[in-house]
Formats: sequence, structure tokens, C-alpha cells
Amino acid sequence: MTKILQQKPTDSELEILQLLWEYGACSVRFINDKLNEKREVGYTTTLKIMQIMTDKKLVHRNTEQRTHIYEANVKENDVQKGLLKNFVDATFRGSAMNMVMQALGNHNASKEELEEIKALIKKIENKNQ
Amino acid sequence: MTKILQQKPTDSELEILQLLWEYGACSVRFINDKLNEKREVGYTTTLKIMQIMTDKKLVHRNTEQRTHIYEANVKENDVQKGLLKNFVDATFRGSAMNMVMQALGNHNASKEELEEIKALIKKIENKNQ
DNA sequence: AATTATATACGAAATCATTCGTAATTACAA
DNA sequence: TTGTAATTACGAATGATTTCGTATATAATT
Repeated sequence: MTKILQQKPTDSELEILQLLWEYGACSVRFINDKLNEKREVGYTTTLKIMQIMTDKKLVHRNTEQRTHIYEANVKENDVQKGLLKNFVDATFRGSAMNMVMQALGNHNASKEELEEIKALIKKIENKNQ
Repeated sequence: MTKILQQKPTDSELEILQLLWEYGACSVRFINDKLNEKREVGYTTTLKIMQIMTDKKLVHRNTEQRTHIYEANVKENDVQKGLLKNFVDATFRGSAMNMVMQALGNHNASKEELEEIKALIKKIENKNQ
């Protein structure tokens, strides 16, 4: 059974989680540098948010060294799942199918991607029968 | 060509837009009653947000009668499209396919829904070749 | 006509997320 | 050792959104 997420991450928190999922355990300095590749963010701003994330248990912090090391404490899939449901409810009146159709329509799916989806559909169909 | 939306709706605004899309032209009273079926919201709160939406041109307001009548001034599809891109970027690192796969996996798609998706895929494949 | 109910307008308070400044501490370098 | 750089802690400013209170006007009711 999947643990229910205590708190949903905010936009800034999600941005940092993405980096933690990608790079594993990181210092504030590292995260802040990564963020600054895209936009200007002050070091203490990043620090503060990561401290808040620690309070919310979104991350775990190792404080043995002076430079604290942070690690994601929630699974990417779980967070995606939670946010997806919210988003579908708010934006597509709860219809996941409408969203999938819209996403497929907008996105220029490659042959490989379409094959991947077809394979998944086949798998679901087999399970259903 | 689709008009680019001036401003993205906030969560509350989106909630109201959903109702306007569903029911067409509505009074503040009607919208507020609908909202209160789910959670408690003060009348003037709803009024205020709908006034802000008028400023943002998200809705159009008919003020001929004392009771103003509001109508959505943006298309559901356009709003969905705009919010979808943001969401995919923030939550699925830009991978619409990941999101589609996750949505299909979570959602218990019916036979009909799966057929619908397969039809869309076929359509895309035909267009691609 | 007087009272009550309902509407809009609007400023301001409350809330939540983000950003920043500063102090205190620790490591590093000259 | 002395100064410089890097770190954490934390309160407070900022900004955006939501909520609310009050004034005013209009309609409906008694």
C-alpha cells in the first residue's frame, strides 16, 4: 500500500523535488546552482524552501556535516499521481479520458510513443477480460 | 488561429469557469449556491472573484438587469490546453507521454474509452504517414 | 410607506507562498 | 591568528489569491 502524502508540494517545492529525483542526494548549493541555470534565485530563498520541505517531510536531511544533504522523501510516482488527480478534477471536470485525448491531440507523438501506448492499452484490455 | 489567453485563471476562477461552461450564463447567486454544495463560500467572495474575472476578460458580464449575468469569455479547450502544458512541464518534466501513460494506468478505462483512444491513435498514425 | 431581502462595489484583512536581509556559526586561506 | 568565504537559522517583507465586512442601491414584502 502506498503511503498517502501528508502535504502536496507547492510549485517551488516541486521544482526542487524534480532535481532531487534526478540527482539523488544534494546540498542546497547544488540545487540553487541548478535552479539558477533557468532563473535567478537567491541562495537563502532556496535554503528556506528546502527547510520548509523538511518540516513537511517532503525531504529528508542529513545534518552530520556542516553542509546538510537533502534527499527526496516522497516517490516521484506518488506525487505525480496525487497532482494528476487534482489537476484532472480542476481542469477536466474529473475526466482523465478527456485529458488523455487532449494531450494526445496536442502532442506530436512519435511512432514509438504511439506503439508504447498501444502496448499499454493491449495490456489493460487483457487484464480486463 | 486560437486567441492566446491574456491571463491564466487561478484555482478559484477555474472552479467558476467550470460552472459557467456547464450551465452557460449564470448569476452570482447561482454560482455561489453551486459552490456551496461542495464547500462553504461567502456570497461576496464569489462576487469579488467574478468581478476580477470580468477585469481579466475571462468572463463577460451583462449588466442590463440589476442581477448581473455572467458568461464564460474563454473556451474550455483553450484553457485546458494552456494549463496542460504548464502542468506537464512542472509535474512530468515536460513528458506528455509519461503523463498519458500514468493517467491510463491509474484510471480504470472502460472498453469504450479504450476504443476511443485507439481510434484517435489510428487517426494520428494516418496523418503521420 | 416602512421594512426586509437581495444586489453590487470596494477596500481591507487574512492566508499562503516566495523572497530576502541579517545574525550566528563553522570552515578555509592568507 | 586574522580575515574571508560559506553555511544554517530565522524573522520579516513582498506578492498573489482569497475572504470578508460594510456601504449603498434596488427590488420585494408587509
